[in-house]
This record gives sequence, structure tokens and C-alpha cells, in this order.
Amino acid sequence: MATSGEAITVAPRQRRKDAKLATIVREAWDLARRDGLAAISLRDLAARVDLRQPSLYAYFESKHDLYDLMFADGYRQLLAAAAPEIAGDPRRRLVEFVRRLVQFSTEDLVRHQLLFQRTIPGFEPSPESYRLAVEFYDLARSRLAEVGVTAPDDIDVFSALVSGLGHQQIANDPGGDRWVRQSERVVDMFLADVDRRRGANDGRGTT
Amino acid sequence: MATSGEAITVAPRQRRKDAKLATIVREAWDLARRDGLAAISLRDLAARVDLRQPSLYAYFESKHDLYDLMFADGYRQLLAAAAPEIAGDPRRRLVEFVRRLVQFSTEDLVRHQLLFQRTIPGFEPSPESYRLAVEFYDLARSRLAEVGVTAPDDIDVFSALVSGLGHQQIANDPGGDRWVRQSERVVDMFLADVDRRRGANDGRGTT
DNA sequence: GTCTATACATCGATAGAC
DNA sequence: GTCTATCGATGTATAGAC
Repeated sequence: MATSGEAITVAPRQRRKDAKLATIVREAWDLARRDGLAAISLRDLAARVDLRQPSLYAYFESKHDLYDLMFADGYRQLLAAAAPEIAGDPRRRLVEFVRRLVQFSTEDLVRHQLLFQRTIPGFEPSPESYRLAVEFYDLARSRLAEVGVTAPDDIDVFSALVSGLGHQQIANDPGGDRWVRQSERVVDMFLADVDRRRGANDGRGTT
Repeated sequence: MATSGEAITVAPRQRRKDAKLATIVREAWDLARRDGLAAISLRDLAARVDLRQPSLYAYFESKHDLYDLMFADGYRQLLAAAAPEIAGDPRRRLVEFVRRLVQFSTEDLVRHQLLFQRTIPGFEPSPESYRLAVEFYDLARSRLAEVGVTAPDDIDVFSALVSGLGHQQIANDPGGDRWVRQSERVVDMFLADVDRRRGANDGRGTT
């Protein structure tokens, strides 16, 4: 029985470590909300998870590595918030998708900063973490494709609209809905513009 | 001659101090671009302006106070970039105004962070500095009023569009023009939306 | 995997002489 | 206004025992 001896004892040990790591990341977010993203202290973090500061290095190799864990965690949260199916026609699905994104941005300033802004000077997500980000952008593209939007310029404009709503919401009305409630209007404005430009180009081919 | 003795000697002395302060702020921006906004070191800054670190406290009272000087300086730069008169009809003036703002955002990441994002945890601009920000937003409102846009919701949507273009530009194509060149399209999209909604409400009064 | 102990650098800010 | 000297804290990271 080469398997049982290991599979039964090692697996729970790994599960314990994963659970502890999840706790560490959760507390790290909490500290970031309190002191700012760049001001997370490993001493404070260790104290919150009942460890001594050097023991944290059993869970990540450096502070940037911790940011990477948080980055991946943040995109997992984003996917969890944005991916669930939405009933209705494609336009309505897109509106609700945008509303979810803007809402997500406004829920957590530092999460928004780590995921969408360049707040930590030297930080670059690892390829594994970046894959989660790509997964999200693929999801966004598919929501756009459903309403017939696939041109790169259109996608760029759309991304600016969404990021602008989220940014204004969190910067000027945190916790409120002053920009969240413009989601539907902005989507309709965008779709009307795409239609208008499509009409203007009609009959001229695909140039 | 109570005046001459003071007016002649004190004024140049003050002018010297102002010039030195301007140098300090300029070098602070340079350090921020190199190390990040939060990582500005007063020792490094002092070395760059040929002072010892404690001597900086003759020019500002704390590090937050330095950020306040930079905040005010940044908005003065923004006003200098955005305020110059533009020839042409109101629509063209608005397009050019937006292009200037997006361009301004993309020119300096840390300036963009200090002016438009909440990167420094405890920092709040002083009332004097904030007045410059208000001056800018008044300018933006007047550009909008020229094309007949005055409703708060319209202004909110417009602000989201502009900030979204700037944000995407600096986050995903720093130094390029991928979103800058969408400025005119976005303005036209916005104006068409305002018109469309105005038409939809016509004859129904001011509700 | 967690600990103690510690290295080593850096930080913002203050005291007090000139 | 600028200096020297220094305080007190904090930061990340490593060595080595258990």
C-alpha cells in the first residue's frame, strides 16, 4: 500500500497549508484597506494570522510574491462576480455585465488599484496570475461579441467607458451609486454609436 | 525710509526661497517617477537639491505637506495645458479639450495618480490646493456649457468618458495614442446621446 | 513549518548650534 | 536657513535550532 500512507496524511497537510494561505491573503487585503496597498507590513500581517513574521516566508518568497497572490485572488473574485449567467437578450446581458464590473470596482479601492492601476512600483503579475486576467478579458469580449461588437477600436472605446465609470464611482462617490446607475445609459450610448458608425460605412465594403 | 530697507532686501530673499521651493517640487516629481509616489525619500530629495535632509523642513512641515505642494503644482500644470483658447466651433473646442486632458494623463503616471487617484493613503489636499482643482472643474463645465450640456447626469457621464480614456491610455498603452485618438469619436458619441435623449423627452416638459 | 535572534537598511522627524 | 547629530520606529530578509 504505497498510496494510502501518503495520500491520506499528506493531502490534509496540504489542505491545511492552503487554508492558512487563504487566511493570510484575506488578512493582507484587510491590512491594505486600512493602511494602503504599499504599506502592508509583514509584521502586522504575521500577527493577524498568529505567526511570527519570518514564518510567512513559508507561504511566499517575497513581498512582491504576496502581491501576486493577492492579484490572482482579486481576479478570481472578479470572475466570480462577473461570470454568472444573466437572463435576457444580449443587450440586457451586457448592461448587467457592466453594472457588475462598476459595482465590483466600487466595493474595494485597493483591490481596484492592484488589479487595474499601477500602484505598486515594481510589481508585475506572474504568468499564472496573468492567465486569470486574460480569462476575464476573454469573458468581456464574449459579452461584446454577443451584441455584434468585435472591432478592436470598438472594444477599446468600450473598455474606456467601463473603466471610467468604475474609476469615477470609487474616486468621487465611494459606496454610492452615482456612476453605477449610468451603466445602462452608457451601454446604450455605446451601442447606438456602433450602429451609427456601421450605418455610415454601409455599402462601402469592409474597409 | 521704513519701506526701502525691507522691500528691497526681503523681497529678493523671498524670491530665492520660492525658486528653491520650485526646484524641490520639480525634483520630487522626478523621484516619484523613478521610485513611485509613496516611495519618495526625503534624503534622496535633499541630496538632489544640495541640502541635508532636515533642511527640507524649512520648506514644508511634513511629507504630506510636500504631497500637497505637488498636488497644487500638478493642477497648475493641468490648467496650463487645458486652459489655452481653442479656435473653432464649440464641438471642436470640446474635442480638443478632451484630447488635451487624455494627453495630459498619459504624459505622467504618478502625476495622474496624485491628481486623480487615491494613491497616498492619508493624503487630503489643503483648501488652497483644492481651489485649483475646483478651478479646473469649472473650466471643464464651461466647455460643456458651450455645447449646451449642463445637466448633472450628463456631466457625470462625460467625466467618466474622459477619465476612462485617460486611464486606459496610461495603463495599457503608456506613451502611445491608442485611446487618445478615440477622443473625437467619444465626444461625438456623447453629444449624439445627449441629443437623442433630449429628443426623446421633447414636449414632455422639464421632468 | 515554526520559532528566536538578528542583520542591515531606511525612514520621517526633532533638538540645538551657528 | 542650514547644519550635525541623533532618536525611535519600521521595514524586509536570513541563519540556524527545534
